[in-house]
Amino acid sequence: MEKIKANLILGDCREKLRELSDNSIDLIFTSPPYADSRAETYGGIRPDKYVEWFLPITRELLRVLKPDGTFVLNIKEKVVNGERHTYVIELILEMRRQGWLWTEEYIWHKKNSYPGKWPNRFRDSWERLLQFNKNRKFNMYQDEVMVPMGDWADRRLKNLSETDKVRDPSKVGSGFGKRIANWIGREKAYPNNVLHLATETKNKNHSAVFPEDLPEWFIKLFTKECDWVLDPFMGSGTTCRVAQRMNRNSIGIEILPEYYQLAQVDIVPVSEFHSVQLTLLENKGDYGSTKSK
Amino acid sequence: MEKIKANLILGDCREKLRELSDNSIDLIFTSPPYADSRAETYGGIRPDKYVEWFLPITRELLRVLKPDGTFVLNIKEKVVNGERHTYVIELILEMRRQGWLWTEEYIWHKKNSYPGKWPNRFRDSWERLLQFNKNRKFNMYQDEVMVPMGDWADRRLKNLSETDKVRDPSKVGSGFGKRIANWIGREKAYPNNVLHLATETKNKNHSAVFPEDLPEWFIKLFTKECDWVLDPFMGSGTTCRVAQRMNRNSIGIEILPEYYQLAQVDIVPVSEFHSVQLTLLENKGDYGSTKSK
DNA sequence: GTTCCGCATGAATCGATAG
DNA sequence: ACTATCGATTCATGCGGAA
Repeated sequence: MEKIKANLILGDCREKLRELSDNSIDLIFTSPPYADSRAETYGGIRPDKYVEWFLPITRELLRVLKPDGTFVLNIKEKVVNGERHTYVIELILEMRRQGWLWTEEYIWHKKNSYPGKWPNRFRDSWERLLQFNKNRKFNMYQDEVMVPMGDWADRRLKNLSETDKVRDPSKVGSGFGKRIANWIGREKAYPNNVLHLATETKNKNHSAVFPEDLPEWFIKLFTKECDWVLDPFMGSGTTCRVAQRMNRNSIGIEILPEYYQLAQVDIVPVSEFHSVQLTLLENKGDYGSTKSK
Repeated sequence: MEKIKANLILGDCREKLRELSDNSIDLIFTSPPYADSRAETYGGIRPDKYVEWFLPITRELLRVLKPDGTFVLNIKEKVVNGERHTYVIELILEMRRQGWLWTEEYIWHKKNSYPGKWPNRFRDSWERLLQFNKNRKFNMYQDEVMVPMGDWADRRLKNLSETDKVRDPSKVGSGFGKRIANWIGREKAYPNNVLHLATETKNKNHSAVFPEDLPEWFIKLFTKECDWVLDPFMGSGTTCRVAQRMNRNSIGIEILPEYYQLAQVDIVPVSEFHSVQLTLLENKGDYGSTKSK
């Protein structure tokens, strides 16, 4: 029986990251404060200063990540003065100069995006999940996020919200059936780089900015049990909580005491390694699903 | 009865665009040759030279677009040496320097791209649809692309009866048409910036790079009938064919004679304007029938 | 114990108003 | 002129109480 650690740190990640060892983290999954949100914290980052603010942090992250580890960054640019601001794409360019490889960009499609109507745009219902690596070879456990083939059709259908079905009858039509027919005989299917997840609106205990399924998917994909997961902007601890549930060691850094305490509520510093047969059953093929149970 | 024109031009858009008038186009919708694809054409653009190659063209596009028009660019970066190449995001930055506003980025989720993988990545199942404008004010006909609302089946009747009493009487005065508009508003919601479309083209004859639904959606959204649509990389003519079907004038430029001739097959230079009065009648019918369900 | 349904709420954005 | 604050707008989701 092994021990799984969760190291929750209160403080500014610009300082606390320095205390972490070189090449010690397998996966960094984080959602930094977007420009102009969380205004009190970190001095309320202005869009024009965002890249400058973030680069020292990514430099530290580059240092602590293992050579075969992965950094997944959840981010989206704000609208400023009627335009999408360019701080995200500038950040990508600057991070590459730091030595990061921009391996891939996943899309998180937020099925329940914020409502509203404006004369010049629709509701923003997607965010970027930028994958960065230190090397071209990195650990990727693709089979862990495969969907069991027997389930594939059912899952894909079940994952469609009622709205999707109403809006696009072809999704439940014969075309879909034909596609499924192509996969009869195969056991599993690989996912793609678009994740369909709803934002969590109603989790009273800890209101997170992303649903647990999001870190879960990337933790499955880029780590194995007992690996180390880091979230330098922990918030209420979603990433670390999921990591612990999945038997991964984790480090979370949070600057705000309120959030830090929230995270402490249900994340224990040292816990037993659960046999995971149970989790496997529960989570099998859960990519892209809503959390409805 | 008006005439709708489709002006198909054989040649290099770098030259042919010069022949178009300033401020004459309402919508530019195009999918340029991606880096390294269609290698013969345009000298086979290398990823590293892509921005440099494209910028003179976007400069001309900026010239020919009306002040309240829109440019929608369908593009996706290739994987080069294990990384997503940066030519697309560099292009955005450079186009802004030319004077373009980067208003929005839509995602085209290619919903039927079947599962697959490479050692380091999954199947790429989305592309960017970058929206650029000349001004912060531009034409946008949002009502034209509304979609059925989620669980409207449950809420509809209740909402209808309540609303009739609550709604302030002054607005009801405008009569039947107004009431229809309100009713429609209850059934339909505005879409968001993620488009779920299949890759397959309905028309087997043309192997287009995008389905007809894609230009159709943006033509509905950004133009009205008799407006002018331009595709400087016409290919087999999907954009122009859809424009013609929707009673929009169009200009298509294509450098390869084979594609040019394909486009000519079913796009006629001058065609009649089809009347669409039918739509109004259909809506009236809906008002009665939906109520009874 | 199910199913149904009311209702609060969320990484939003614009335009007007105020300092 | 430029920045900060605020109200209005809008809809998918899931919790929790009711039937």
